[in-house]
Amino acid sequence: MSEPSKTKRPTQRTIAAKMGISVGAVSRALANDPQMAEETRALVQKMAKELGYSPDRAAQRLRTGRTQVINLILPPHEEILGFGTLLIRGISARLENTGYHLVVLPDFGPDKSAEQIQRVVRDRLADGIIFSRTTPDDNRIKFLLEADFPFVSHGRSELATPHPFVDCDNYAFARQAAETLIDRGAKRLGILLPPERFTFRQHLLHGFMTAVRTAGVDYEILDGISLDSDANAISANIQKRFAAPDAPDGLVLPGDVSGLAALAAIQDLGLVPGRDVQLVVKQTSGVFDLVRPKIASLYEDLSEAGEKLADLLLKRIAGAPVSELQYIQPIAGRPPASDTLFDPQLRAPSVR
Amino acid sequence: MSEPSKTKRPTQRTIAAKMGISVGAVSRALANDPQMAEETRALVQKMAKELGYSPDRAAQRLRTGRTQVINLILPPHEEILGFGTLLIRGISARLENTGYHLVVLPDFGPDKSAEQIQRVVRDRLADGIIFSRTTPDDNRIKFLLEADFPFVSHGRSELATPHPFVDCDNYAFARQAAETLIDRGAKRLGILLPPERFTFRQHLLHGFMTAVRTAGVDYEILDGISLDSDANAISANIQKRFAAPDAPDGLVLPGDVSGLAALAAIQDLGLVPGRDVQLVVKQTSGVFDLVRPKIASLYEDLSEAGEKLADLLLKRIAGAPVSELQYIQPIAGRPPASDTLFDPQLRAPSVR
DNA sequence: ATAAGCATTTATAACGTTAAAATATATGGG
DNA sequence: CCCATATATTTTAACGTTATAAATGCTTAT
Repeated sequence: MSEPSKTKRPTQRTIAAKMGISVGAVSRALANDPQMAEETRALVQKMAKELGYSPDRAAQRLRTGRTQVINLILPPHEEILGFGTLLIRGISARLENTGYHLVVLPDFGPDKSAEQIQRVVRDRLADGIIFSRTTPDDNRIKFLLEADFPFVSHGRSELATPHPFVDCDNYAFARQAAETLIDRGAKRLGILLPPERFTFRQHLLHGFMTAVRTAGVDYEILDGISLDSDANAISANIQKRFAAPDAPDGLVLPGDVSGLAALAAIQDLGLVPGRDVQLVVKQTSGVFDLVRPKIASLYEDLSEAGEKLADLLLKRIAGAPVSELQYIQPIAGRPPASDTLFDPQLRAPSVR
Repeated sequence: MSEPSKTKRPTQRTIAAKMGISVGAVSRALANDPQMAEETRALVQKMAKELGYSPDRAAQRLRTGRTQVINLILPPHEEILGFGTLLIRGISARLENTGYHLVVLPDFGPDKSAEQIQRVVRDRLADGIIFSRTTPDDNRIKFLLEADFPFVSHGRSELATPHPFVDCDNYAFARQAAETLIDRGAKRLGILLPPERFTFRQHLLHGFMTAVRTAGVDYEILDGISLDSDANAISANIQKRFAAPDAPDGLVLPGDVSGLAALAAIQDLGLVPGRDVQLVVKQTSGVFDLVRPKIASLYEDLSEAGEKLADLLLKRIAGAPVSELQYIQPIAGRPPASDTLFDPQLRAPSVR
């Protein structure tokens, strides 16, 4: 039983003993309770820093009921392209130095996801929840509103009660995309939409239809596939469509994967993108800057979305009114500034 | 003070009271302590299920010191293509139903990352750690070994003390890739490598050199860029290289982004991939199945890597010897079976 | 001088769990 | 019939924190 080096980590008791005051006093001093003499507070805080004290999360949590945890329900959607990572990065960035931790829960389908949320609320597993793939009549949102549990959804619902959300301006995207196609001379536009149940399907459709109706061009909604379909299914479907008469000469593709799949399909048919068919994609990743031929694209900045989601959630937890907690993110024409990389040798040319 | 509906969640005390036994008995019955009468155990467990009891994590953690948390240090690397997501998905899948939660910590550079790990160990923020971007002399590994704290690294070190890891067989990849290029008639091979400090650079180089030496062909290591370089930097560098004399006619590209960047560069030069230059990439995402012209590719299954990482970590926490906790993941020729999607309407053709 | 008032601090209890020690009950041997 | 030995359960204490009530000391007004 010789554990000489294992200096056990300091607690409030350690500080209290060292200073000859009570544990309660330490607790309040650290909490900056104005009831406490300014001097004592400073002294305790100094000592705490000296000893490298950090509060025990478990004890705090047990006592106060606050978990200091934010839950992210990670969408199951197999976006080939780092959907999750970017969002997570954004959330983490905002959570940095707040004392909050990000716990990722995988989402195994809509029903399972609801269950999980109930567990989180019931067992107080977190102080707030972030999730995506929102539907107009989202059960999760209804449940969370009812339970008065802090959350921010990525995407809007259409419930009567307003709720906090961050959503990309899909209306603007679809409209701009369609207008771009029309400008380039397309006579019959096609659009690929998300599955019926998602709210943003309506937004996309609305934006698309606005542009189409204004210009008076033909249009169609790609049938038999959705944004969630497997890439191969999308490719196959599009190939089939373009082999049939009256194929569109302009496509709106609101996702990286579907964009790639469509592009591949068109190329495989021997058609020339930009001549035979125009494409506009919504990308979150920057792939289309690296794919040839170059395709018109608009950006959804998921990293910023993540930051915003976390930001609004923290504000919600702090008690801000819902009216201040709704954010529609503008679509960007250019990619967000790329993240810092960690290859200093290459970044800063060696001086030697 | 009327909170009629808010049935507070049941604790062991609730169960104990209801059954007329002591709290301690409940605790041990739930833990399936063989000291406890079989009958009591069954009864308690039944009652617990009936009441919907679930243990308070904070209390357990405070009492036992076990956090039931796994930390993932999320690499800062701006892989455009879902590095993080796939890994996270794999880890989550393995952690499902184990009672462990996954907490994601962003990594803001190598030094910061070491700090974070120290905090985790010192403040017992988790029961185990997973991280990547391993170096031969990795300080984090040295520290964790020293502290005897459970971890699994993604990638190997070259330390004398063996440690748990999951690593992709980069030697095999580079060798197979180079051999493929040689088979296709390439006379001068180029390879893009990760920054010097990473262990897997050596593995890639070794595999590459083995193939090159055996075949006796020319080779070069792309200079001035690394796998971590910005996509634009890679494109620019490769364009410059191919404008100069004795350019390679075969390239090994061990990453999705670099593969795309190289492909774009070559196409922008007016060269024809597959005729003027052969490429073999290592992809983690499946993008290259959707990019034209088709490029030879090998797969690294990050989702499986994540599962394996979590699996080994759990075993390590349970006390398994290190010798059983090292896994070199074979490179795959075909993409891993794609994940389940959640668009049932499209998956199972409607019966109506 | 005494009581009331205020500022500061301490003491107590509790959050829900579990590990260890103590107790009660039953079983078997002498 | 009593002691020893299992077996099953209860009691006690603690993990580190914080909210509340109680106590202390000190000033000020009466």
